[in-house]
Formats: sequence, structure tokens, C-alpha cells
Amino acid sequence: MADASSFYITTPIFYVNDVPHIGHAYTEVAADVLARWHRQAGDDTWMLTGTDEHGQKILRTATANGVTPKEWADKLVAEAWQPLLATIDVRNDDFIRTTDERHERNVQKFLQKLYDDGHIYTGEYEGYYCVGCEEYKQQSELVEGTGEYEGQLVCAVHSKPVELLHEKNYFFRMSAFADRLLALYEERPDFVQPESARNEVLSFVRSGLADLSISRSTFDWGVEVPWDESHVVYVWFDALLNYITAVGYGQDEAEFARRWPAQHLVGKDILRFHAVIWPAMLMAAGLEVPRGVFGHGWLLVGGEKMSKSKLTGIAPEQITETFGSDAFRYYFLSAIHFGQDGSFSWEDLAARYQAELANGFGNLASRVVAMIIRYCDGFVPSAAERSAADHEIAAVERRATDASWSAIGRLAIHEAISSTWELVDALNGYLTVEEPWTLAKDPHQRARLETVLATAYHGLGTLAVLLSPVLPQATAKLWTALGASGAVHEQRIDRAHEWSVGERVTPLEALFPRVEVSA
RNA sequence: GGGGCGGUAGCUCAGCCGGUCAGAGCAGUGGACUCAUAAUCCAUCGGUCGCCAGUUCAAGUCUGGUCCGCCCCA
Repeated sequence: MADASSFYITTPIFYVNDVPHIGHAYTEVAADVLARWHRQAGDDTWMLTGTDEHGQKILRTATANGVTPKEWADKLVAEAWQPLLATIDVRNDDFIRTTDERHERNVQKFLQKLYDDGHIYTGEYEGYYCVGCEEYKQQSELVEGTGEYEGQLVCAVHSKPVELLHEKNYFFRMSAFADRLLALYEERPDFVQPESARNEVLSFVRSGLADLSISRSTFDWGVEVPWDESHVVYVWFDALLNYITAVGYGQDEAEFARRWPAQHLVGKDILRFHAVIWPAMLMAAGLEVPRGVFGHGWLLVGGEKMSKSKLTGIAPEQITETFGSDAFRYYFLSAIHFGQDGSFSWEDLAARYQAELANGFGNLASRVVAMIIRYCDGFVPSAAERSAADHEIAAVERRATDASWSAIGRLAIHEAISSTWELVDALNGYLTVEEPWTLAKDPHQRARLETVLATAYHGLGTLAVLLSPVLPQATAKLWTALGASGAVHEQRIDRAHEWSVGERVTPLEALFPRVEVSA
């Protein structure tokens, strides 16, 4: 049992054959922001991501490219997936690959335990198999082929012929866990979030669970079934286990106890694997079920879902090259209600970058720092007598701190950001009303000028702390300019308004320079 | 065929248990100001809340039906 301050968050592991697009990056960034936020609140935080490297599809691609599947995976991990994390500034604590020895060995250990405990039996399976989908298809999921596949049954997703396979399989008695799963959803209404995702899972399980075929014998790129080397473990069964093998399951019980259970973040397309199959597997093994499964929405581009199989994907670098990783992170997490589908467009991205990051936060930072340099020679002023307006700013700082932390607890990232943004708006408004540039012209108003600037300075520092999970780079620059000690990402975010002020500010370059509008 | 979600100002979206709920941000328009990244602040234009019927003293807000989009299951 993990103690209350342990926070372990996971993303789905990337299927190495995919090409990274903003959908992958979105999940990563969301998990990263939650992880950074918890770290900054002092929680014992662990963020895991990684790659899924087994399965027939990868074997075939590798073979077609004349290399072994492992070589193929190595190449993609090094050239595509690790770089993606750097592109969007994700600070994961671990990166697991399903070809890691720590994973494969303990997948076998897990499987053997289920086998020994009677949760697995031998059966026979016959069905139409789509290599593209990596799964068997029901009759209803097949359509008549056209063109070169005329007269054949093809997969509705890939439009490629399916194969009629007949194999001896090992089955997991998942059906035995239907009642316990329903009880779980009942007892912990937030186990599957958001509500819409929970509804789908509920109705799926209520309609009855079938046992799950968990092995394949038609190819050998996978984890060997320990008691039958002619079979490899079904890729999904294998992949899900990464969440526990990465934190010591089977080999480091102390670490496992410290981390598990995890909060899973997944796209809603793979919700069922995480909210039904995975908990059932854990129950069978006598382990705790996850802390929660959150299914976020799709990114819609031009009203259509971004697809892995189709080519509507946008590479994250296309965005970060122009706007930077901070803007990427901010845009997707603030503009989209976390959990719902969200529309992406270049126009919207550019508009929000300009209005919110450049004109809102960036410019606020510029004007405050510039005035302290100009009117106080860079020495951080201190407040004398405080007016109602000054107290109000302090109150907004507290509210933003409390509200955002509470929102993070509900996984409402967009809400955490908008709560914080109230401070941005309050400070810009405060400066307009107090007019420090006017006060500066009258020597008798010196005390008031310093109080106003001290108040604005303090609010800006609070913003830096609160925004550092989302905007790690910009806030680090701001923190330095504010002359505050330590690193901004080490400041307690749940008490952001209590940060310790510095002594001297230094010039600040534009945090979010204006971007030339391009086509 | 069964089920879920969404259809609210030009754009993106809030609106919980029905009664200032017709809102926010952006865009547009007018004004103020100049510390700042031609930034900021104030004001303002703008919608028969997909459509039809019903329940109710009162319905984006509940019921039934219907159209459109997406998704899950069979």
C-alpha cells in the first residue's frame, strides 16, 4: 500500500511502429504537468512512459526492412520516441520498453502465477485476424473488399484482407471478474474518469464479459509463455503489465509497494483495456487495482479525429519549432477541457499564443521587471502601508494557489490553468489602476510606488511558481530575472503565494516573443 | 439494433439538482493610458440556446420524438 503522498502516473506506452503526432504528445504533456505539479507539492512522484515493442505488426515491418524486430525497435525508440519527449520538455522519471529484461521476466512471473492459480486455461480459437489491428475481428467488423481485394473480406479499419486463423490459445478467465469489476466501479465512482468514459465501461461490462485469449503461436516476437514456449503472450496483455514491471513487480517489492497503485492516463480509444482487462488481471494476481483510469478525448483537426492509421497526424515539432515547447504545453492543456475532445487549429494556437502568453503573461512579466529596474534601479522594493487593492492582489494569489491545486487533484488541468490566469488578469488590471509610472513622477509618492511594485513583483513570483509545471522554460527565466533563490521548480506549488522574494531583478527578455503569422 | 457524448454569440466553449441562465475568452467596434512584447485597462456590438411537441406558474436546464456529428457495444 502506497502512502498518501505517493503519486505514480503513467501514460500509455508508445507502439513503436507509430509515427509521433500531437495526440501522443498531448497525453505525455498532460501526464508531465500532473507529475510536475505533484512533485512541486512535495509528493513522492513518479512518472512512467515507454514503448510497446512486441507483436506481429512490428515483426513484419522489421522483416520488410531487413532487420531484426529488436533492431527496428531500437532505431525507432532512439530516433522517434525519446526525441519526442525532449521536444515537448517532458521530465519522466522512467522509460520502460517491453523488450527490457526487467519487463519480460516479470511478465512471465505474473503469467505463471495466474496459471498456477487457475485463472488460465487452454482453449481453441478460430477467427478472422487483422494484422493491422493486431486483433481478431468479429464478422460485423468486416466488409467486402473492393479493387484488388474484390471478393474477399477485409478489415473495416484497414481495408486489407483478414486472415482466418485457427489456433490453440491460452485464455484468461476474465469473465469471472465481471461482478468484482462492477462492484469496483460502484464503490469508486471516480475509478474511471471522466463520467462519459465511466458510462461506456459500465455498459460494456454489464453486457457481459468473455474470456480473453492471451497467447499467440503463429509468430514468435513476444514474451514466451513460461510453460509453453511455442506461444508468446498477446501483445496487449504484455503491454499492460509495464505499469507494474517498471516499478519493481516481481523483483523489488519495496519499490513496488512505494509506487503502486498508479493513476493511468489514456486516450479513450484504449479505455477498455485499462478499465476492464487490466483491473481484472490485477485482481486475478491478487494485486491492488489502479488508483484511477482517466480517458482523455481526441484532438480534432478540421473536425476530424487525428488518426494513427490515417495521415492526419501533425508532428509536434511543427508546433514547437515556431512557438516553443512551453506554448505547446500551454495550448493543449488550457484550450481543451481535459477529458473532452478538443479542436486544434493553427489559427487558434496562434491567437492564444499572442493573446494569452505574449500579451497576457509575457508582457506582464516584462512591464513589472522593467519598472523595477527603471524606478528602483533593480532593487526589489518592499511594501509599506497596504491599500485594499494590494490586499486584494494577495487574496487572488492565495485563491489561485488553492484553486489550482484543488483542480489538479481532480485532474482538471484546464481549470488549474484558468484559476492561475485570474492572477495574470488581476495584476494587469492592478497596474492600470495604480499607475506606478505616474507615481514615479512624484517624489512624495515614493512609498506608494514601491508598495505597488512590491505587490506586483510578489504576484509575478507566485505566477512563476504556479505556472512552472506548464511553462517550465519561461518560468525558469522569469525566476532568474526576479532574483529569487533556488530553482522555480523546487518551490512548493501548494503554497505558491508564500515564496521568498529576492533582492535584485535583472533584465528579462521577452518570454513569448511575437510570432510572425505564417501560412 | 442497443447505448454514450455533443449540437448555446463570427470562433472555441461555461451553464450542477428547472425560476437575473442567456454567459466567458478570443475576434470586431468605441474610448482611456503609456511602465511594457503596437502591449494594458474600460465600455460595447453580437445568440429565437439544432428542430417539433409535451410536463410546469416557469425549460438551453425535465419528458417524448426528430435531424446532424462523433464514439462504444452487438
